[in-house]
Amino acid sequence: MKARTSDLSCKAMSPHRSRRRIPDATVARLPIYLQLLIEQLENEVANISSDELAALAAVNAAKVRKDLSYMGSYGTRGVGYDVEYLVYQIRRELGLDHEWSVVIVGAGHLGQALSGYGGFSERGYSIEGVFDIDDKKIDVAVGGVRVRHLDELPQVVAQRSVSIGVIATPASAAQDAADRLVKSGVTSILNFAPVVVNVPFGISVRRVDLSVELQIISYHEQRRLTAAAQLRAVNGDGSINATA
Amino acid sequence: MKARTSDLSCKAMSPHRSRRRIPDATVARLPIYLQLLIEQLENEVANISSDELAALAAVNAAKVRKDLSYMGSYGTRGVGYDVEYLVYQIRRELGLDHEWSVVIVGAGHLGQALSGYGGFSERGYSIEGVFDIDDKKIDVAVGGVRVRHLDELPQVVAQRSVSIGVIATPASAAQDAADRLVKSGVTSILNFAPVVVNVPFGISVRRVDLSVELQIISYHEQRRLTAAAQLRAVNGDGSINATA
DNA sequence: GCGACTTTGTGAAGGCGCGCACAAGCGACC
DNA sequence: GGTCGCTTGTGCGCGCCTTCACAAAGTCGC
Ligand SMILES: NC(=O)c1ccc[n+]([C@@H]2O[C@H](COP(=O)([O-])OP(=O)(O)OC[C@H]3O[C@@H](n4cnc5c(N)ncnc54)[C@H](O)[C@@H]3O)[C@@H](O)[C@H]2O)c1
Ligand SMILES: NC(=O)c1ccc[n+]([C@@H]2O[C@H](COP(=O)([O-])OP(=O)(O)OC[C@H]3O[C@@H](n4cnc5c(N)ncnc54)[C@H](O)[C@@H]3O)[C@@H](O)[C@H]2O)c1
Repeated sequence: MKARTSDLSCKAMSPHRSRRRIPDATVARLPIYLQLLIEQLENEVANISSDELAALAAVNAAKVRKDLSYMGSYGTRGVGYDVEYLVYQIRRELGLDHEWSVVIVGAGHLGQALSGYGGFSERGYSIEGVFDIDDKKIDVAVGGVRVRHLDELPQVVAQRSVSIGVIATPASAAQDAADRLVKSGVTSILNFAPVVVNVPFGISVRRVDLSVELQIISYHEQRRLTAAAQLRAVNGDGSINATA
Repeated sequence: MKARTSDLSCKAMSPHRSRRRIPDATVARLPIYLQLLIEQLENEVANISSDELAALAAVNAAKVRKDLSYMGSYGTRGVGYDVEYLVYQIRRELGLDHEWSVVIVGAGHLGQALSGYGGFSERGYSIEGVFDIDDKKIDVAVGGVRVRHLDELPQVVAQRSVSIGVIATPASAAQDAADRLVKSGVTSILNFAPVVVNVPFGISVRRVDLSVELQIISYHEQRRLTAAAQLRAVNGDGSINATA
């Protein structure tokens, strides 16, 4: 169950620094817009219409406008949106106007790939520590970060005021990792292990399960195949009609 | 735009081998149920109620029953569901009753982690090839698979009848990778690069962007912080009330 | 300054998914 | 064989999300 902050109080907030609730679906798209807008900025595009941004993100233009309108009305009718200002606004709304400290638990294949990934620091996430229990992994530097023993977790979380923890341990150790993260003071968790972890109320967990993604794909792939088989049966035979 | 097979024809299909459309939200949960049910099987639990499964998956029990009912009615009232039969049914529905061949494009950190990951073969996915363009990476074995040059992609896809491709290249090369995958005959793509790739109609793409996940987390984290700040302002000061 | 054109912001409608609540069905026990 | 208790399967209302459509509001050219 995703923790959802109960916010009856936030209906009519102060006009500036808007704090109305943004729908989950919109929050999931804002980072994509942000990415595209930053690319536009690099190409020295100063202005963009909802139609253009929609084409880049492969979504409906009205959806783009409604998404952006949740942050306030920053567009100019007849012209479009100022890219730089939009980038600023989305950044602020997503909380990217300051750095976030992150710790990773589990220094295996995935943990190492994550800790060495440049895309995180680019976006304002600072990996403050990578932790493991296997002595063979400890003190080895991966991706510019020295692996520490898990026992040092509480200390690092407290010192660096870490609020986000990533679980990259085997499934069997994920619940333990979550418990330790929570006890250390982390309030949000990104879990890559294929298990459901239980956390106290108020702590939020996002699960990213790559096997699940593949299984969703194969469901659709299988439907495609059976649909094609049925078509063949109807048409007598013949080629599967190409990507129209 | 997610490719959605137009299926007006499938409303009243043959009674056995049900092929009605399953809602996307349900398809995304079935792999999680499957995982949990397999664990139950390992613990020699032969029967399970929707309540129990719901607790394990941290979802509503009615949702579980409705999800399962899309595959047909396989439960026994007053008793629950036969775990083994349920595993069989979900497997069949997701297309996991046979192996799926997968290729990975990009043998960097992520590509190597993925190709060595045991969880995929456990679930019936067979990595048929890992491809790169960097000569330094080619012919090196990663995770039991030898890295091949990208030019060999069409050949491998055709020979092994690969239908699923994974993109683990830098963002700048992702569109090229997608084009090559499609041209080789792959019909579904799992994209880890933080870009929107364009594909012909009929090809489906799922994007997994870890940075986006972190940004969704930090949005909620930031709301939590400002909410706490407002509370402090109201209460005069004092501790942020703990996870109730 | 005015008209034509462009693009935003949003009201309203439709669709989808969630969860309640309950009838229907099954087993167990007497 | 009947009753009782338990669990499934699902109809229904509700709320969220998407999309259409259009008035409002701005720019540009003259
Ligand atoms: N490798 C992938 O591509 C991939 C893909 C999808 C999902 N996953 C999931 O990600 C997780 C990690 O995968 P991986 O391939 O990196 O595994 P791995 O075995 O390479 O690494 C796991 C690491 O966790 C450490 N560890 C074990 N118990 C621990 C504990 N209690 N506390 C802290 N650290 C502990 C181990 O020492 C090891 O270094 C797994 O749950 C896996 O299912 C991985
Ligand atoms: N490493 C991570 O943890 C992580 C996390 C999130 C997202 N990603 C994304 O995943 C992708 C891969 O990340 P990475 O860390 O493995 O990068 P990487 O630089 O380690 O590896 C990229 C690999 O792709 C190869 N490559 C480059 N151009 C290619 C082409 N045209 N065709 C085939 N191969 C090509 C390179 O030779 C290299 O081996 C990136 O898009 C990245 O943004 C990675």
